[in-house]
Amino acid sequence: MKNEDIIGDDTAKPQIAPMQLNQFVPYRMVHLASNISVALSKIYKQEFDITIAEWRVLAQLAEQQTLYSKDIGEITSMDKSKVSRAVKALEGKGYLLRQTNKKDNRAAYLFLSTLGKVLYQKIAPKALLWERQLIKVLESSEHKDLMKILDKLDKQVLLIGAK
Amino acid sequence: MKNEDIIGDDTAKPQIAPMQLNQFVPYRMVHLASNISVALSKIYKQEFDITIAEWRVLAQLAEQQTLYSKDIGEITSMDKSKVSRAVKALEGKGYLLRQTNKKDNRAAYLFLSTLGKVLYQKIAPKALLWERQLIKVLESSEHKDLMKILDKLDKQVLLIGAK
DNA sequence: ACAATATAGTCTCATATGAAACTATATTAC
DNA sequence: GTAATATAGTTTCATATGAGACTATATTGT
Repeated sequence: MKNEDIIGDDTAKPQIAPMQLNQFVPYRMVHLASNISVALSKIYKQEFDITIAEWRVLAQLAEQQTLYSKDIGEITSMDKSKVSRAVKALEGKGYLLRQTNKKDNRAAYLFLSTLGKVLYQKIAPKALLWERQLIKVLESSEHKDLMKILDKLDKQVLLIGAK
Repeated sequence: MKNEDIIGDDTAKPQIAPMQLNQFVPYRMVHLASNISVALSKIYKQEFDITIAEWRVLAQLAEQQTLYSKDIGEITSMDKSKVSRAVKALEGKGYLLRQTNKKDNRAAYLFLSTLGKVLYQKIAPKALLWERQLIKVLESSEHKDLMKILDKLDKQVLLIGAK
């Protein structure tokens, strides 16, 4: 369909429009992150049948050995419902174990089972490979710049976010 | 609670753990974007009672004058259900009008009502102010670097995403 | 012309989500 | 010690989501 067909030749839409949204950092970040998320979750879901939330819990536990659900929520910015569900799912699949803290019966510390560690060892290289393919379009200086910029923006969002 | 309480002193978790996830670009991007999204959507929701999806449609129409739902979906990477719902909501609130294309009765071109343009003129400055506060922690060279990096990563995700 | 295919947009359905209520336990104030 | 408050984690509930079915219309091939 040609633009001229929209209403009639006299009201055809402009061919060159100012694209302000494309210069708007929040939009650009959210848009890119969404595309990244969709692409990566395909690997997690199709190849390993876990969700992104589950992967985050798995990865945090692989890195930290043991954590409370509360810690994981704080580290990953996931709300406690989401963490609770991800933990339950991982436990159900045999990837994670929990043991009540005898000094505080409300809390249970979490850690990966052998199966969970094996899963992590299978997923992590795939995720890293995907990342490598993603960032290979960046100069190594750009990669460094990006990490620094992300650090700065992370802090600033926390600062102005609540406002 | 002290770490020593977790199991016993001999099994306390390591204090310094390797934080690989924090070096993982996809995780960092998604995490930051999520925080940005939550913060900004508060402005849209609390002050103007529109969702992010509605804001995106509004902004695209403000910039492009007239678009089909299909175009908006392609530009913003929103699926057609989401666009359909956002358009319906904006129409219901009187911010958007649609008119069937007489040359193709399946499609309707969309454009903002006067009320919609007024709303855009109210939201846009607030959004830009928020962005300014966000990016003021960046050097102007870093801002430029970021836009360039986002361009590159956008393209690369599209390229490797489907894989 | 007519059958087969493609497209724009809506709707349905199954799942995901977060806010807030809730349960159980722990801590603080008196 | 006990009442008031705080905390960890689960569940409920109302809403948001996207995949895909569906309707209506348009296009293509013969």
